[in-house]
Order: sequence, then C-alpha cells, then structure tokens
Amino acid sequence: MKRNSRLSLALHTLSHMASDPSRMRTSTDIADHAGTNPVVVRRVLGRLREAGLLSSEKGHAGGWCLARLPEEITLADVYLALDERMIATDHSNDAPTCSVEHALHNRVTTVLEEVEQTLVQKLRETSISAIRTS
Amino acid sequence: MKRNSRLSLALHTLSHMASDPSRMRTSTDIADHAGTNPVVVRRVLGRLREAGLLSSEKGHAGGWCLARLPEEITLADVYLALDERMIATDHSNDAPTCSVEHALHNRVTTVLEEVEQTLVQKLRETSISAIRTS
DNA sequence: GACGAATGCAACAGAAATTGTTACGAGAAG
DNA sequence: CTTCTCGTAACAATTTCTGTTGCATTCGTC
Repeated sequence: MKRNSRLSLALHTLSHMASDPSRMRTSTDIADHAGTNPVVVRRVLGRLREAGLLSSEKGHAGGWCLARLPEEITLADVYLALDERMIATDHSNDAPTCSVEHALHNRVTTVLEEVEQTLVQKLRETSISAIRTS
Repeated sequence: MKRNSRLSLALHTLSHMASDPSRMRTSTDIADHAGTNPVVVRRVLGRLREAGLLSSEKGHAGGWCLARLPEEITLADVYLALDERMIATDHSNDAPTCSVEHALHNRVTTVLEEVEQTLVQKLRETSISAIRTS
C-alpha cells in the first residue's frame, strides 16, 4: 500500500458502507476491496469502533457496520479516531536547551498546533456520506 | 528527533533567521541549535533554497541566510518547498480494480486533495516573522 | 598558490514506523 | 459440534526517515 493508508482505508471503507448501511461486511470482504489484509482492516476499523463510529459482531453472521447515520460521521471523527495528528508535533520528550531556544521551540509548536486545530475544524464540515457526491 | 522533524526544523530555523536576517549562519551552528546533524540541516535547507526561500554561499565566509524578507515567507511556502503533502495520497501507482471501486477511490482521493488545498490556504495566512509573536 | 572553512552530494548504516502474515483464542449462528 | 467471524499477539518484511562518513568543490585568507 501507500502512504496515508490508514486514513485512506478508513474513508474508503466508511464511504462504501454509507451507500448501504444495513449491510454487514466482513473483514475479508473489505480487505479484498481495499487490496489488503483482513487483520490490517480489523486494526484500522477497531480504532473506529473504539470511537463509536462502527460496531462489530463476532460469529457466523458477524462483521462490521456503521454505528451512526452516515450523515453524522464527519471526516474529523475519522481523523481523530485514528489519532493521526499529521501536523502538530509530539512534544512528549523535550530536552530543553537554552531558554531562548526553548521559547522559540514552544512558538513553533503552538503554531503547528493551531494549524492542526484548523484542519480538524475543516474536516468537520464534510460527512462520509458526502464523499460520493464530491 | 521526532516526527514532523523536517517541517519543525525548517520553521524553527527560519523563524530564528527572521529575528536577524542579515546574519549568516552555518549548517553547524543551525544543527547545534536544533540538536541534529549539519548534513541533515543542509538536506532540509537545500529544499528551501530550491524554492527560493533561502540562499547559501560556499567558502570561508559562507553559510545560509534568507532570500526574501521574512514577512514575505509564509508557512505555505515552507510546506510546499518541503513537498510534504501530509493529507493527500500519492496516486502514482494505481492498480485499478473494478470500476465501482475505482470511482470511489477517486472520490476519496479528491476529497483528501481538497483538504490538502484548504490546509495550504490556511498556511498562507501566517508568515515566519509572525511565529515569534504568536 | 597553499590552506582552512564552508556547502553539495553520494553512499551507507541505523533506527523507527508501518504493513503484511501467521497463529490461536473466543463468541455466535446453524 | 462445526463453521464462521472478530480480537489479539507475535513475528517478518517493507518502507521511511535520520544519522554518519567521506570526498569534491568553492571561496576567503594567508
């Protein structure tokens, strides 16, 4: 697969589900459509389930389906569920240098964080059901 | 270093330069400030030079300095110079499946591309000289 | 012209993240 | 009880990124 595969796979799958929300889909079906592996699908969709976007059922008639109306699932929900944070940096282990450098570092971090928030706001404007008619 | 290191390093360096544009800085100086390697600095700043944001000089009194006024260098310039494309997918090697899947794939790609463009527009609103006063 | 200091660039090693794969357990329907 | 599914762990394979070394080139200075 290629880059941004998690987000791409998630959006692909969700928009496909949005066209027929009642149908139950198995990991294998989804993986075949996306050209990947059932385990990979379960890994990605598992995060979406934790975020309340999908529900899954075990057993013979099991599989995946949307947990909400497709109009009520936005790209921001997906992005945040996957915990991508493509812009902002993780400043968990910061070894502070001199105070001037540290202050500047914080400024850069703040700016990137603001951009990240703006991105999420933008993603909130589109639902997965709107992907098909873009 | 951490994730998003190229963008972070570039912004850090540029905003530092913006505070004293006349001063010439060497790769080694910058690398020490950023806690990395001179070659890594040259790799990143080289892209900014190709985009016309920086100029470099070889030789004894060589180094790096801004090629424009700091007010005229936006975050979008930096982002595009680094060719990050953090949102949109690279659809260079697309193996088309069935036509329905292919159409849906294109929709997802289009949506992500639009988000990418929106992000760039947002980045255009901030100059590197504005980072210090954020 | 020789020397030192700096970039430019290629090649490689190392690390980290991501993805693909196999295997096995647990639950639900038939 | 058999079959089908998800859930998860463990591992391999791949990719991407960073760090490092080395050398050529260029420019200022002695």
